Amino acid sequence: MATAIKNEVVLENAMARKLLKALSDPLRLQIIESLSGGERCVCDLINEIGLAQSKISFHLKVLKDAGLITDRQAGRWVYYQLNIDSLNSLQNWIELLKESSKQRSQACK
Amino acid sequence: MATAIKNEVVLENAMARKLLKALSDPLRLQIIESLSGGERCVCDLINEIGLAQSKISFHLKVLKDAGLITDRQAGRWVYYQLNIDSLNSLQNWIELLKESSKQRSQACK
DNA sequence: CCTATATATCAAAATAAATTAATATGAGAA
DNA sequence: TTCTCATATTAATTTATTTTGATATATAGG
Repeated sequence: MATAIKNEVVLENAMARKLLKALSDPLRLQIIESLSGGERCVCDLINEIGLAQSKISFHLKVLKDAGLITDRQAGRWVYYQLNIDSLNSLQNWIELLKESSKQRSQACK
Repeated sequence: MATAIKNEVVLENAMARKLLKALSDPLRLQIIESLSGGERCVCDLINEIGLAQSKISFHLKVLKDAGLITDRQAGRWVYYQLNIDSLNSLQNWIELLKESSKQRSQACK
C-alpha cells in the first residue's frame, strides 16, 4: 500500500499548465467531480450537469487533451473516466515546486 | 518533521480554481519559479524575466489574489514571496479529489 | 437501406483575459 | 517642497476562450 508503484511521470511545465488550466474551469471541474464518482457516458453527464451537449463535448475534449480523462467507446456511447495518474503527476509537480523553494530556505538558515 | 503542523486549509472549489488558473499562465509560472528561489522585489522580476513593468505588476496581482504569493513593502520596494501554504492546500485539494474517486473503486471491487 | 440516437465538430457570436502605453501614487532623496 | 524612482492602476486594444446553434459522423435497430 505505502510502497505501491505509482504510474507517475515528471510533468513538464507546459503539460502541467495544461492540466491546471483544464481543471480551473467551473464546468470542467463539475465534470471531473462527476467522473470521480465513476465512469460516465456523455449522456449521463448531460443529464447530471444539465447543459448543452456540444458544451459538454467541448469541455470533455479539453479535459482529454490535458490527460485528465480517458475515453472508451461502446456501441453508440462513449464512456469517460477520470485518470488518477494525471492527478498524481500534478501533485508531484507541485511537490517539486515546493522542494525547490524549501532548498533555498534551508540554505539561508 | 513528519508530524509538523501544516497550515493547510480545505480549499473550496472556487478558491482552488483561482489557484489553478493563476498557476496555468506561462508568465505567472515564471514568476512563481523565480520566487521559489527566494523573495524578490518587482524590479528583480522585471530584470530576471525581462518584461514590461505593468505586465509583471498585473500578473503579481493575479497571483496575490489567488493567495499564491504575499508581499511586503520596504521603502520604495515591494518584495514578493511564494506562499507555500497555498501549494500545500492545492495538493490537499487534489488529494480529496483522488480520494473521492478511490472510495468508489473500492466499493465496486 | 432508412431511421433514430449518441456524440463530435464547426463557424459565428459572446465573453473573458492579457497586453500596451499612459498616467497615478507614494516613498525617499535633494 | 520638489524631484526621482519603484510600483500600481487604468483605459483601450488585442488575443484567447467559451458558448451557441447547426450540421456531420457513426452505430444500432428496424
